[in-house]
Amino acid sequence: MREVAALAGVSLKTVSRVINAEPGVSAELATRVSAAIERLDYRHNLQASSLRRVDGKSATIGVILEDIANPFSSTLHRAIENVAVKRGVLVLAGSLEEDAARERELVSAFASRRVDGLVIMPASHDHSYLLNERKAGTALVFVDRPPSFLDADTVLTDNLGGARRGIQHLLAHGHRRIAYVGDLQSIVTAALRYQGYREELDAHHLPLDPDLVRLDLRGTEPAEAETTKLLALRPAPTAIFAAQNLLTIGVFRALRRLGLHHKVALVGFDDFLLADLLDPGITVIAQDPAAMGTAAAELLFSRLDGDRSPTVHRIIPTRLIARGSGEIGP
Amino acid sequence: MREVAALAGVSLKTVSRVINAEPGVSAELATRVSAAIERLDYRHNLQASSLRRVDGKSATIGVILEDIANPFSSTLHRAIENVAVKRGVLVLAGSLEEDAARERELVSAFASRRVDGLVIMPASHDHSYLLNERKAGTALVFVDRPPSFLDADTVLTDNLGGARRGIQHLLAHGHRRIAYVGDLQSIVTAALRYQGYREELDAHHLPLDPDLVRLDLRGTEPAEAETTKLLALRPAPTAIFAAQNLLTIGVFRALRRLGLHHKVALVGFDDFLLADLLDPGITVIAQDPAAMGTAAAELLFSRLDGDRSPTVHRIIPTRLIARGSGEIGP
DNA sequence: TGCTATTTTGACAACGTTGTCATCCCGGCA
DNA sequence: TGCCGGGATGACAACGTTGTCAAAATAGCA
Repeated sequence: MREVAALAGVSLKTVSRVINAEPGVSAELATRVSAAIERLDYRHNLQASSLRRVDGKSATIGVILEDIANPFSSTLHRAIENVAVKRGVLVLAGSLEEDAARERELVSAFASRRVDGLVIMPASHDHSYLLNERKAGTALVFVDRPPSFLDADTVLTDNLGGARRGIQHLLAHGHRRIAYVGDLQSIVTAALRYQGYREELDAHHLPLDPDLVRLDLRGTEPAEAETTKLLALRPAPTAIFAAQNLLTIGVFRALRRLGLHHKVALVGFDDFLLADLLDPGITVIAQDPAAMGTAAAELLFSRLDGDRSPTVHRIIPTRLIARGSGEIGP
Repeated sequence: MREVAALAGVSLKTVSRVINAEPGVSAELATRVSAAIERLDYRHNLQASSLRRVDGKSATIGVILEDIANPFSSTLHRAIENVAVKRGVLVLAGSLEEDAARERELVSAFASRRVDGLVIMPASHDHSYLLNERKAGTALVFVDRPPSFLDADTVLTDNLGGARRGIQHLLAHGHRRIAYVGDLQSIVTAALRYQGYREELDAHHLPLDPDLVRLDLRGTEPAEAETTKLLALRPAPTAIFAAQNLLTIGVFRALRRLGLHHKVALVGFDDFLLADLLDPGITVIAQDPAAMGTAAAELLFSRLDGDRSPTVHRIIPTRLIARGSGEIGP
């Protein structure tokens, strides 16, 4: 910057004014400075700038996700990026892999870099440690899962309602023995989906058969194995509700292997690519990660713009997409 | 930091020494400082730190990808993150969407934030503008696509060899009329794959039938439409090589709609989730985005560690995964 | 013309940290 | 006892920028 000022024959401050488009610089000097910037290929140092600035904004936000490579997370990430781009804000991202310690590390690493805000899909179960960040002026928005011991803006999927909708769909097609294949109950969203299952059965005065419930499964393989066992029961379930992406795929694999994919109904929670190309197409309760990301980013930026209203809790609705597997009768 | 120093009753410099684990601080003072840091919940300001430091490292790298939500890009992104995490380096990411102007914007935004290095999957066709970044000490690695007018480290898929391998596979199964469905020829990788198709036909002394070649298609729908037209030809192709992910899906959709998915052979370039669950399973030439990301990140960090050897060009091999669709005879 | 009001410009300090160098203290040795 | 060496500690400047405020230039008006 010193070189630019020297070349343009002005003071440092005037260069700073031109860069930040502050008013009160004559047109002549402004063009001279711009030319010098161009000629020297000068790059503004945002770190030094935000160090001195009174608001200390770094024009950078942090995003903490379960796994940036998983489609749900990466779609969410992209939606956040889309909102951020419009404001010239850059996005730092990190993956958690259900590791609560990593969550704190990432928050700390982001805090060191003075991000303006954080979007968090949490893995830990105590977020009181974030109070200090907030006190330091960092905006916080939780997505997909709510915070614990901390009141903060959240954007969640309608897990309970979505699960109920799925079960209701199977009930409407005449099923009475509906198995439930679910993820780790320690994950709040998984617990809510299971609650939806129970509530919907209850609303129809149907008993809950513990034999038909398989919880705490992670990934396709356990789901495939448990499904095989479920289908060996007598009487066997006539329909299966898979409460997560990979579980749905595991269940489908088992059904196909047993030649039951046109006999046993299947509804999955969370859509996945190519679900429509399978035979039968898989009926799902689709979440909307893009809408969640957009909502989270907009919430975050409205806070950064100074919105001090009470915390907001947005629920993004789910959508039932019927593709065949959920419409098989008992 | 001033407060910490005051509370611990030491100078600023001593606090700095403790934070950076510099030698020559007595154990007693070190614990006193650590306690003060803990008590005040002090956060080190990396921006100020890297401003003053002689090497100016920000412990942050930038990654520029086609679209952080697309599985290829996000797997690559994740692999880079995995390497970066081990060094306490954070990753900024941005999406290009084939927009050359956006590429320059992102580079400039990253440069303002003084990233230590950049991994780029480029969209533009002139990278001489990056010379200045490199002069400023930013390490550069290109992935998936090579730079133009700039000599820099690259990590590429073996596009030409992979395509040849796919065509060879179809030839080995007796096919002679093999259609080619390809992406924008302005994308270097797409052009190389098409070259592989021609070379392999040529190696077998087979003529190239222009009617069987459909180029510059983007996404599933154009691929589906062109496939429909291809299959209406007389004589029709007995096999189709789809040179990209989404194109493969489009081709498969068309085959299924026409009831030809067990009659016409299909080999796709680039693997995709659930390709094995379709009927028939889709035979693909799989790229290895995780290996590419890892290689790119390791290359980048070795440069940051001071490796000044000549530029490296790594080619990541592809792998043919036979799943059924490519083994259908003519 | 002489004065004030307004705009343009620049000098300087400050942001939070680290590099440099000087000072202090202690033990060891002649 | 006096001196020296070496480790611990701190004072101060500097990194690249912007906020503050004063000075200079210009415009407006009687």
